[in-house]
Amino acid sequence: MEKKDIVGIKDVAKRANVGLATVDRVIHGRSGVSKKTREKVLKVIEELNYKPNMMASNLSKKKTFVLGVLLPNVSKESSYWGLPVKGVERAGKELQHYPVRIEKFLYDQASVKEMRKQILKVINSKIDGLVLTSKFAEETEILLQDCNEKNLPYIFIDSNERDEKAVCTIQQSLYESGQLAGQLFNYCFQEGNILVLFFKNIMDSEAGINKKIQGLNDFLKENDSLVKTRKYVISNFSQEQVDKELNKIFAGNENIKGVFIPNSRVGYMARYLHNNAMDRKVYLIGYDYLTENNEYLQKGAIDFLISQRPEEQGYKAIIKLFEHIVLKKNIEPEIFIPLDIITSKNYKYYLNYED
Amino acid sequence: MEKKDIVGIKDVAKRANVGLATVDRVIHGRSGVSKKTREKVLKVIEELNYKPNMMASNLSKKKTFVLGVLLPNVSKESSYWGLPVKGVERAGKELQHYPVRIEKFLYDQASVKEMRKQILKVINSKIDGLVLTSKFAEETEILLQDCNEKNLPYIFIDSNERDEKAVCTIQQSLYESGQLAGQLFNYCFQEGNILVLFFKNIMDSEAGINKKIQGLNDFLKENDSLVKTRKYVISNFSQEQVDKELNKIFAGNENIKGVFIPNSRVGYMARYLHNNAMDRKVYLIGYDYLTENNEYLQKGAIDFLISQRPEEQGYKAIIKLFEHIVLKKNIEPEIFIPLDIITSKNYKYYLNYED
DNA sequence: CTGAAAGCGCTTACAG
DNA sequence: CTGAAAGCGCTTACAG
Repeated sequence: MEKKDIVGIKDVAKRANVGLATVDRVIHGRSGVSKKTREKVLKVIEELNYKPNMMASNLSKKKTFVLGVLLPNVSKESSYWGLPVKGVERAGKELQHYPVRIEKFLYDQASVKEMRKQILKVINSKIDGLVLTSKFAEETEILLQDCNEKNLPYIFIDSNERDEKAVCTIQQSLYESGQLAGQLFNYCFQEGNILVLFFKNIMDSEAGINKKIQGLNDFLKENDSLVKTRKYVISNFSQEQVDKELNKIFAGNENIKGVFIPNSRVGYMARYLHNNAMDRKVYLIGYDYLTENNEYLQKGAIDFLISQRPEEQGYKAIIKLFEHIVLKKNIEPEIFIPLDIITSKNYKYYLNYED
Repeated sequence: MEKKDIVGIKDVAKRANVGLATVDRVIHGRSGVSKKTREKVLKVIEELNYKPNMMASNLSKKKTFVLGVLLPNVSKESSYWGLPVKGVERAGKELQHYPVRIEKFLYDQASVKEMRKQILKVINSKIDGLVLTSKFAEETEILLQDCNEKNLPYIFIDSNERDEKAVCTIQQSLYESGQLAGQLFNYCFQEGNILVLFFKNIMDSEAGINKKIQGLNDFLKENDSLVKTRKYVISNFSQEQVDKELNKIFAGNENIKGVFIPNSRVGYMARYLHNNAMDRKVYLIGYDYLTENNEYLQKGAIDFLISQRPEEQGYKAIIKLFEHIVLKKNIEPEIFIPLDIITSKNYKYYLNYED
């Protein structure tokens, strides 16, 4: 009964008085059709409101699409990047019935050399689309130029700026996440100091971090808070070294009521707070529910984590790339990831939550 | 190249020395196959690790599955139920390339009569699966019994208890959401009283609400808080009547520092707080980012909303029912929705966020 | 520039 | 109880 309602390529062909192959050529914008025929077919498609059936299309298609993934690996300092990769894998599993395959190019965040090697591998591979993160600006330029020349679609995750040529940018509002941190601190205390601690890796860009800090400062200003912030950068990643620096900082600053870690390396601070008895409650806010952070969230050393949903970012990037390439769907150019607030009382539902 | 790796029904048929139709019968457990043949085919399927191709299956299938949805409608008191229905529609749109159709049976929460009418309609319809909410326990019994007799799969959303026979139960931990509210209050103030206000409709069950309140009380107790709670039930839904009752309550209770609304009807309280100047900050926590709640969240009358992700619950219910019926996937029996904490600084990313 | 035909993997009458 | 054949809507060589 509903059969008659659904118009297929056959109906279009009949009405336009052409063969199936010609309709197919027009639909996919392939060459080898006279202008006149193309227009006729296009008109009929319009009239009949023809919509291609992707199930049939994929079934008959021989090609299996390859989606490339260029991302950092899990590192000793942070398990963060394991999560987007997990999301990528989950998406891959979900798409197993489709003609797609995922090819991963992972690199150690600490090694620029290895990263360059992976970039070259991507350039020389025959992928149909790419997922990457924009964290390492300079080195990516050449890759992006290559993508644009080859007309290769790509999607950013964990991005902090828009790229007009990307299919889509998956990001979180950094400024507003800073504002949110400010609001949460403001519920906890109304005077004193907030220590802002940036654990900086070689490849970390400071621009994004500063947007978060700006958000925090602006919130305090807008709300006439008496609380002041003070920023420090720490680039030595051994806990002993961190402890030493923190001892100095805390010795000099009598009234630290809160600590804001603008990335996911909250663990260093949490360990410090947990191991060094303070004479007052120090509120700690940072990012992401990584394994190492969860422990201290439960122990009460971390009060709030703002989640960047890393797993979901990886998952979504693949799904969107797939929809763009295989299903030819329209993709919204910017996807903003919600700013989840995680505490010891709700973290468990974010851990293995998969949409 | 990969073609050879993928085993299809044809490979199974050849190896088992039977026809395609027979393999098909075995795969779907249909009758008309001798025990011996069935076993032989099953063995080959095992050996070859055959996995059916759902794209092909759906393409050749004539039947279009009908997914029934029995849910409350938006009402004057609350726009809550508009959101699950929106989620249902979003899922429907996403599944438009599949042989599924959604049939909605919506009822007014205020009218038991109308609800019964819709239940009867469901019973007499020829649907292939059902999404419903368990809010109205007694009246549903007969419907569920009918489903079980007909072997009709169903999924609950917004549920507060497990049903062994349901394909899946989508829910939020009520107890822990109460705990979370307690934790948030505890960051804001450490002494005084919390007013717990239950705006109760005819069809609302009090059991779920009490679990939330229990969670709140337990949190305070476990943390040796000096804060006490006091519960009131309000069943008259006009703002004037509510205001009158609140005037009485606030006149009698000198030290109310916080108000907890254990459902999404936070608007009444927010309007009261917004229109009646208080001599101190009164922290307000409730549920869900409905249009009417957002306004007061932004105005600062509501501090925290715990989201039950109503849109996502509707969406997910349809997707899971679809996966169960059409793709024959295994569905996890319990899906716990995360306890999102929403403030004026992050609400906007939850508004139109669709996974 | 164009179309008839075979095929993607599965399902569904139909005939035995 | 069993199997050959047609068909789901689209794509892809191939021949003209």
